[in-house]
Amino acid sequence: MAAERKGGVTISQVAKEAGVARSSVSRAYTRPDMLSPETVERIKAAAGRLGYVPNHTARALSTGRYGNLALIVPDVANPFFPPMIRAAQVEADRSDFCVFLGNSDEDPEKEDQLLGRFSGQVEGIILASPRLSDERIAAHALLRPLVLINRDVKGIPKVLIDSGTGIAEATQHLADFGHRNIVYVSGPSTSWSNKQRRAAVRQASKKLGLDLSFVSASVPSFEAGLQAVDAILAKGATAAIAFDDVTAQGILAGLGERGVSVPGEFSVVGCDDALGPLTVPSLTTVSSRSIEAGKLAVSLLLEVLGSQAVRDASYVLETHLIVRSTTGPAPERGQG
Amino acid sequence: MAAERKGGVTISQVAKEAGVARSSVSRAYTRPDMLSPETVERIKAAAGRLGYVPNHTARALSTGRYGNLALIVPDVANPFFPPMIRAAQVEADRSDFCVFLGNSDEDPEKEDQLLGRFSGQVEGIILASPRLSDERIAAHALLRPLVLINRDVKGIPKVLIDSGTGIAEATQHLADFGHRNIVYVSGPSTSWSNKQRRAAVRQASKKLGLDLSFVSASVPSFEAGLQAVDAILAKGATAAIAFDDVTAQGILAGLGERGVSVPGEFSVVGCDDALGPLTVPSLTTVSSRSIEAGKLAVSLLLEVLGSQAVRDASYVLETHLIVRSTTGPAPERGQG
DNA sequence: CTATGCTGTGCAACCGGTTGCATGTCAACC
DNA sequence: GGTTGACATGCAACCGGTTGCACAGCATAG
Repeated sequence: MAAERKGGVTISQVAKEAGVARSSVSRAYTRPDMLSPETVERIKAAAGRLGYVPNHTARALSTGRYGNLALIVPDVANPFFPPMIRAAQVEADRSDFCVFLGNSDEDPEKEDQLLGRFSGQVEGIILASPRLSDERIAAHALLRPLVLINRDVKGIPKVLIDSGTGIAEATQHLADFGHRNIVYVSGPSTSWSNKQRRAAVRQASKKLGLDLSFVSASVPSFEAGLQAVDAILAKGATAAIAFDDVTAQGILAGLGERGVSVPGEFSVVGCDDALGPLTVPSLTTVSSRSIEAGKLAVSLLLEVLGSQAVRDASYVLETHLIVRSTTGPAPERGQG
Repeated sequence: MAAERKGGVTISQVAKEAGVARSSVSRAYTRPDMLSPETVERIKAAAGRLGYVPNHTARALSTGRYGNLALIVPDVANPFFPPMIRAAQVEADRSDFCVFLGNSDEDPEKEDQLLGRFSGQVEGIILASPRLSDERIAAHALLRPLVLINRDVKGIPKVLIDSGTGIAEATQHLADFGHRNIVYVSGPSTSWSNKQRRAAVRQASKKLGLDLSFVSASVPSFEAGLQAVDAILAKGATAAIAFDDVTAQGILAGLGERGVSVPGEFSVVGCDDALGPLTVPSLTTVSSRSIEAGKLAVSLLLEVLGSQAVRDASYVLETHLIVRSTTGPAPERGQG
């Protein structure tokens, strides 16, 4: 039991112990079919005696196969991401990959930094809802296999959650309830999802003849939603569709503070189904499919790594409205 | 702009471009003081021109300093952890460390596996709320610097969130409201936090002369809380303290289904303040300080790495009751 | 004018594996 | 019985950096 050596046992030590060359020790692990069974046996025995464990890092250096991948998200604590992270994690695990997690704090520069720091030790990177410019993303994609989630850059494999379908359903839902004047509370201007949702609500409103205004909550957070309430009410709307559930919760809290009842006097729709039915009243929202997105992104990345051919693959996940308890008939009041 | 090279730019290419030796390029980054300012300048310029980024893995191999650490949690998607993960992430970032994230799925064996997989490429590991046995933890701690969060194993540095103080306050709070019969809905049996909370509620109940019973929700989840409701009501209690906020939300939902009003007929206290004031009615809970714990664990780990001396350091973070809207006076009814 | 001491840079070994190629051995084949 | 080829193993270069040591150039001291 010589495992007490500080720095770990190396193949050289095992080679000496077993009376073979270093290369044979290496092969005993990577290509045992190349060696005679007895030699393999002898080497493994020696390795066991010394407590040898192959060095992941050294192996990575010479093979270029790191067995690692990185996942970069804007905000780990935003409830939209944890289920996605978890799914990615689990999927990577199934192929013996380790996952680096990066948190960009919604900051493009930090995202760029993280990309650089990771790129030396991973085989591929998944960028979720990046805030970075298309050019920078394309530049990084040249260096390493890259898969995007919720961002559409030409030539780069991606998984898109199409919240447009769900948002359209939500708009229809509000129209059915008799709402004529609604507000979209938008998220980060650099967010692909935000652009998509904004476009979807605009298009649906136009088609349905609704009166639509915009209020901006540049960072999606509870506070931002809270602070948007005055602006929302000033528009004279009777319903709001929020960029995401966290913002929606902030709006609900703000409405509560001002004594506006939901859904009696005002209806609210979130997006991403990040909180599930946890809240009371439970939030009407658009499904997110973030779990599938995380899982899919990893398997897509691994596929790209397997076949050199970097196919420009796109997966699109459609979403739907989940009706819960924060939407109801428009209040009776004169409306022009 | 020669960055189109596939495999990344190496120190040799930069050396040639700048007309110096490889070692000088290396030193330009690691010990610029050893070189003349002009040489450093020239090298950095060449590096910039080529788009050179130092290879983390190669560096790690020759220095033994990996610049990575691993954080293993039982469930990324449990809202208690994301803020902690984020804080750890940010703190590690400040020292140029990359973070591996592991998700054990509440499974001790998976935890063991992850520990093994990471250990070859990180300098240290943080284990949050581990489900692993003391022996295995101690064994891993011999191989790599290890810091624990919410687990107390002798001789290993740790950060403990003492929810006992907050739980005691919660019990007192319920007693003040006239509750005489309460339930503690417990979490995973292998969880240190659960043991601690259980002990705290028991001790406080005894001191206050309350009637206490236990209901078990072995995995902390919304569903587990939901399913615990019948058992809770069967005990004839008028208030429950749940292992965590997610479980508490499940209990609230279950009570709602059964037409039991909160806090009118029943009071509920959560633990961890994982949801903040987001919910309606907002949950009375115990503060968690998970952000500080994450940050502290990383700085503690880095400190251990810095000084070889593996001090048996313990940080204890006290918690307090946060009174919101799910607790109120005990309902008027005969009680013995 | 030589001895002494810096300073700035290059050489080459090393970290711990992997892998293409060469070599040696032995059995099968013509 | 000599040639052929398959098989098992070793040699040495390589992955991309780091670092101890040698050495050249120059200024200062004696």
